[in-house]
Amino acid sequence: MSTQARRERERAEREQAIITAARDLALTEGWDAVTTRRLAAEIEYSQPVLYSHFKGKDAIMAAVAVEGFAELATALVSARASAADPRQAVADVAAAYVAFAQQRPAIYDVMFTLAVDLPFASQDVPTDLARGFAELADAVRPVAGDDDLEAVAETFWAGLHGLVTLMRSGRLRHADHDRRLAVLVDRFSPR
Amino acid sequence: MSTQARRERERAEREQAIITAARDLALTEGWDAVTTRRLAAEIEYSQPVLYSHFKGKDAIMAAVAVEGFAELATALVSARASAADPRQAVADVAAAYVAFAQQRPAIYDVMFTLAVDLPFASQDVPTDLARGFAELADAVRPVAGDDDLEAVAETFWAGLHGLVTLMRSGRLRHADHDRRLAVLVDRFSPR
DNA sequence: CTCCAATTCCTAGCGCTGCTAGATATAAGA
DNA sequence: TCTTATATCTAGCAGCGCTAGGAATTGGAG
Repeated sequence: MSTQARRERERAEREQAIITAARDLALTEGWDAVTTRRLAAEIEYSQPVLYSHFKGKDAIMAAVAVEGFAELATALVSARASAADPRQAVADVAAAYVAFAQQRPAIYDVMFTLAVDLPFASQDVPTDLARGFAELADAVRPVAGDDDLEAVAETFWAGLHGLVTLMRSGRLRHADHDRRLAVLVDRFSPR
Repeated sequence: MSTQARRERERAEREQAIITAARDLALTEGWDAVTTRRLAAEIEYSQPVLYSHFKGKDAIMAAVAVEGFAELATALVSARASAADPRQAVADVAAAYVAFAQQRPAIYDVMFTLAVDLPFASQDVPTDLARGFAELADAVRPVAGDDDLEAVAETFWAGLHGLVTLMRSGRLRHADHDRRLAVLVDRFSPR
């Protein structure tokens, strides 16, 4: 039965097409422009087809978020790998994190601000999220000292996340971004 | 013409009723439950009346946010005022900030996550936001050193904001919250 | 006191959203 | 070739933010 195999493959391709369409639309026009009708038009199928792949629009957004976690993790891994010394590693990882958020704001939003519950119920996310988090943790390991490494890394992460989100919502001026990032990095760098 | 004065007063009362209804509804049932139809029912007027007071739903949310900024500023002022020593001041201000966000999550959301543009165009917000921010800045002043005080304070703020939002969206476990907060406070405390 | 003008307010409706029931077309197996 | 099962679409629901146009109420002038 190779026809069945073909149909399953086509179905998987269509599912990926939905995710990609949602991602592209969100990146270019923002999540408000991502409606089920536009997604359906994009993949050249009718609306209900979306619901045979995903439980609802939230699940589609969650799937985009899952891809985002993998991307972010990869970016953090390569940032730390190419750092010259431990102190530079913290700065490079921080810069890579911020760059990811600024270059793909819609993806960052769906990963950390929108779509609260869904991704964390899935299988893939904890893996890729942990993969990215491990890079942050390894970078700040030298400075952890007596404190719990996990708590230090999470706090460092929160600092990055706060800088990114506050700046993106206009609460912090763009101009002083580098200075603030330097302050944060300094607080979590070995001397 | 005291009738005109009465009508203006009644109009102002109705405007406040709209804000209060939106705030209460958001606190008890979340912002998704705050629809123009429910707000209209709450104040016992028809929908279009809302639009004679506010440009749209976003403006109503912004008005709730404005009240929130005043509340937060007051909480931070009293937290720092009652602190025993400079080191405790940082911890107390941080605790007050987090407590505000955790006790009124819907208000915090509309202040810092939703309603991107609107509040910052108004007059009141910069005042109350600056009032709250000044408390954070004064608390971390002893630790600023060579760095720009504003940048240090903004980074400290970002750390608090990051902890609050990541925890609320389920990205950080509640259990270790105190430990993370201690790490952040320690990084911004005079020794 | 009456009439007119201005203001205030509501009814009804538009275009959009996410989502779904029921009908239709297509493909597979006997 | 006929029947059954699967895949897909058409059409529609209830809700959203928002608004045009008419009805009701109020204020001032004659």
